[in-house]
Amino acid sequence: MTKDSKIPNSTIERLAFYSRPLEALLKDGPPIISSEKLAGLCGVNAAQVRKDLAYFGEFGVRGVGYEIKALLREIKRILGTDRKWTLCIVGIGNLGISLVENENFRKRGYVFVAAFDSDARKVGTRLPCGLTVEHEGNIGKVVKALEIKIGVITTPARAAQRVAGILSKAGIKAILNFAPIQVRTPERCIIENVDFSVRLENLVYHLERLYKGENTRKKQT
Amino acid sequence: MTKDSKIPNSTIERLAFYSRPLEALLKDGPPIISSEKLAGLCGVNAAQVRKDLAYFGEFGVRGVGYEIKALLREIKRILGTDRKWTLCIVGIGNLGISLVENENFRKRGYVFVAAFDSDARKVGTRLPCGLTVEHEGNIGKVVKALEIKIGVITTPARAAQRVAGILSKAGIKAILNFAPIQVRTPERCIIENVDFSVRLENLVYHLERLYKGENTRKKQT
DNA sequence: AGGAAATTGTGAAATAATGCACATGAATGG
DNA sequence: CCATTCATGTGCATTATTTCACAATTTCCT
Ligand SMILES: NC(=O)c1ccc[n+]([C@@H]2O[C@H](COP(=O)([O-])OP(=O)(O)OC[C@H]3O[C@@H](n4cnc5c(N)ncnc54)[C@H](O)[C@@H]3O)[C@@H](O)[C@H]2O)c1
Ligand SMILES: NC(=O)c1ccc[n+]([C@@H]2O[C@H](COP(=O)([O-])OP(=O)(O)OC[C@H]3O[C@@H](n4cnc5c(N)ncnc54)[C@H](O)[C@@H]3O)[C@@H](O)[C@H]2O)c1
Repeated sequence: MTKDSKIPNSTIERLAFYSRPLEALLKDGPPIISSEKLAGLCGVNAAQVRKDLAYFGEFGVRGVGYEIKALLREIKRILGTDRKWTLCIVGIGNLGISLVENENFRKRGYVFVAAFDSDARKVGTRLPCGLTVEHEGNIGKVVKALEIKIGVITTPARAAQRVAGILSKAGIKAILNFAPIQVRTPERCIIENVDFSVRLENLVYHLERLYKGENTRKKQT
Repeated sequence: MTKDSKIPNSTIERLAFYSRPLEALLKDGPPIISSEKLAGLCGVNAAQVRKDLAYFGEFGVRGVGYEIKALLREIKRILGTDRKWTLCIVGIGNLGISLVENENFRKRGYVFVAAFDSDARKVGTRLPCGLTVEHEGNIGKVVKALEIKIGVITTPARAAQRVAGILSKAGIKAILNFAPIQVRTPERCIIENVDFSVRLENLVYHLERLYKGENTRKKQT
């Protein structure tokens, strides 16, 4: 294959997924893994693993398996996580703080280089990670100056749509939105909405059915 | 229809999704909405909306549309969000705090009634929301006493799997896990893993393709 | 060297989800 | 009271995704 003949979105999701156990194995595991084993670790079908990878090239050796180190490198290259990405965040509340202070992002190459808030009391404060909170009005200037391409929104829902517009206008090309509202941007900009409540509602739905014995078993996310 | 002849999981996701704009309209909007309008607000196909709803009954009136108030009530009933759910949370770090303090959950009927941590310095402290942090060793006792069915994990990755086991053993039936690891439980227990990095990786993949003009346009999440 | 065992890559089949298009029923207005 | 308009519910075609199953390679063992 190797040609990107319509790669399913779910394949991309799974690639990120596969990389987790692979990273763990890199430290203290065998140097090679089979699609069967990897599939087992991720709770998916082995053919699925092979097909997902085959969209992008032939990374395995027949009769042998996949070399973990090389495979991980390829996956990172495909996903674009082999390089550093700079992010900005708007809305420095509880969730915002927890995101900028989170170690995992930095480890994966996602570095917050600017933080904005509209609250005068927060503007100017220095966060533990070293960033200083700037006023929301400076988004345009800072984003352009630092050439930031990804923005994270952690403002209340009512502000999210407006903030998305500002980010988009400032040149941001991708937005990760945590406010519980479906934001849209006019210009070409990729949006990913993350809504924890939706995840909980999903859980609750299946939980109710669990007791009634209806088979609504869902695949793990 | 009305019979649950294999309801797609994505239908459930979308139901939660539909409820957002509906709630907003409930306050200051018309009393009736068409599938066309609702679909527009959610960025999906109108037939999809109708089909999703039709799995559970006939909630609309031909030639008219759906009565918003009634529709919302039905969706909530379906999802199981028409009643209160009690949750417990394990791992009171930055993310844990932000979750228990979050207003939205409470508004939607998800109430945290117990918080656990293994750090002696945190145990005993009283959180702004009123909860007192208890020691992780008490999970079994407390969960059983309060008959909690849903657990949230916000511990570091290395502790997540063990915590999931403890929760499951304590009688927890559904787990929302934020640690960046795929947790599994032996007993019948529904797990939903939420990994922000996966969302970011997704975004980055599409972002890279965006410039190259390859059409990897993804539907908004 | 040659056969057995392992495991990939992939076409084809099976399964699942989406979207079209229209019959059907409700409301409106003359 | 009939015609027109509107919008639902749904059978069916279409499109997308997953899984099966097997030929193709590689390794290992004798
Ligand atoms: N905290 C959670 O666990 C959680 C969970 C799910 C969703 N969310 C959502 O994430 C968002 C943030 O949650 P939070 O708990 O951090 O809320 P928060 O109230 O603690 O923080 C929101 C911050 O945004 C700032 N802000 C408001 N309007 C702004 C604007 N126009 N420009 C810039 N900054 C602005 C506020 O000053 C505040 O600092 C909310 O929409 C919330 O619903 C949070
Ligand atoms: N903070 C974020 O924005 C964010 C984003 C994505 C993922 N996550 C993940 O969520 C988890 C928590 O993130 P955080 O930023 O709050 O981390 P944190 O280090 O601030 O908090 C972790 C808490 O868990 C407690 N803990 C450790 N082991 C425990 C155990 N066995 N039982 C009970 N409690 C235990 C610690 O004492 C600490 O209070 C991590 O796995 C992190 O990777 C966080």
